[in-house]
Amino acid sequence: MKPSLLWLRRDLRLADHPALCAAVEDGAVIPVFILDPALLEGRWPSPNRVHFMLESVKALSTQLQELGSRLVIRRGRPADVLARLQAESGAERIHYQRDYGPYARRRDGAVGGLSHPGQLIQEPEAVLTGAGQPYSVFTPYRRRWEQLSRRKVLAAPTRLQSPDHWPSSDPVPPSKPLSQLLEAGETAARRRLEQFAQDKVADYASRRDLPGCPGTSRLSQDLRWGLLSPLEVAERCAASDTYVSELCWRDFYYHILWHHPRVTRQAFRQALDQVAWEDAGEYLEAWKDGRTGYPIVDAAMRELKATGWMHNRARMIVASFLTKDLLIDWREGERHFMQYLVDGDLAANNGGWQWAASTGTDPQPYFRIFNPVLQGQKFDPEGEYVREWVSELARVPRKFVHEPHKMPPGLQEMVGCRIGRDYPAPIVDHAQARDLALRAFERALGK
DNA sequence: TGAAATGTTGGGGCG
DNA sequence: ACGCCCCAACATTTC
Repeated sequence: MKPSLLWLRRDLRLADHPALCAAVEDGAVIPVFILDPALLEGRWPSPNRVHFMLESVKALSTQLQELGSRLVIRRGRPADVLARLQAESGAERIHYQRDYGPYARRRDGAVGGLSHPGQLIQEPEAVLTGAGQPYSVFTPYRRRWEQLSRRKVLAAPTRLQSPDHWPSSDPVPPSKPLSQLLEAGETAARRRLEQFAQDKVADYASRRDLPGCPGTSRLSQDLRWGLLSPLEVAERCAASDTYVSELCWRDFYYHILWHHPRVTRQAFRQALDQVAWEDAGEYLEAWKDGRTGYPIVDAAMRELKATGWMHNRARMIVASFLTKDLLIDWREGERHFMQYLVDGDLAANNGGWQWAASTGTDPQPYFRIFNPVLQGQKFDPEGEYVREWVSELARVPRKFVHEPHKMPPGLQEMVGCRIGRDYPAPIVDHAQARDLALRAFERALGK
């Protein structure tokens, strides 16, 4: 009997995996992972994501061996690699989990094969208005999304049937991350899911916005790499509407990307591609390095480099700061995030950046500009987050921790934080920058 | 899933 | 006691 190929990409798990279950039903299965140079060295290169992915591939390979199977690893163009594997093994069918970005659509179109759900809770074709059109505003989208029925969560198979002959496998190449990452692989991800669902989901709504608190799910990289199925996560965490809403945002941005692939290059609201962004110079570097003189911004940017992850509230704050205070093109921020984020995902990252830049789907008015000092005082009232990541500010009292440049000189001396030497003065004045941003957006909109 | 500016109200100090 | 001013607290409007 002919085996079928199970082409694994960003679905590095066994639980709730429709493509895997379909392949198992077919008979013998050859699981394949392809090292695709177009992804490894393409538009969004990232040592952090490559490392996390390869570690997850190794973990999956071990899991498959425990089920009496293997993972075949090959490097090359997916269409070529799969055609060769079909010729070598006599496999006919190729099963994989559907993917939604422009490159993935071209790649999968060239391969043919059978696509299965699993990356999203709802497919783009399922969430449409009464007139059969895709939504472009989140709130009505979510209302519809909630009403829809869902497929059943699938158990992990207990055994995989092997082919008569195993095709050869390339070794997993060495990789080195830029940051200190969480443990990869499905087992570690499920541990995180259990911890969140048992201990943290009840307080999610009240704690998720505090970057100094471990109140978020910390599952973003697991959803990004398909170590967890979002459907299973949603059912496990159904007690929190707020968290389910975040998963809905995730579906929403994938659907936007599917229906409007041009957002990877252009503003969703096209008039806002006329904003006269500043040239990305020294200010962009200061933002990336976390030396803007705004503690909450700097803490977040340093957290990103150190861990390959950033708290969601902090992502909004630094994105508002880059696009509104520095008036730098959101695409520069998008690229920097994609370089470091272990959960970096085209759909969610692009959606988030366009939201923050006010160029995106939601009717976020362009004049909604975060004040980094107020955001810090509101969401990091004790300054714990700031002190964790900006050690220069460790001894600055609470009153000044989000505006250390307002410390009197004597106090600066006393706490060992002299502004301009130990920690920078603000690189722009927020009130002035806000005015400039408002005018730049007004001009783009012809007002 | 803002923030600043402006308007309104009400209590208290004070002439 | 009364009117005036100040200002905090809150609401509304504007960017």
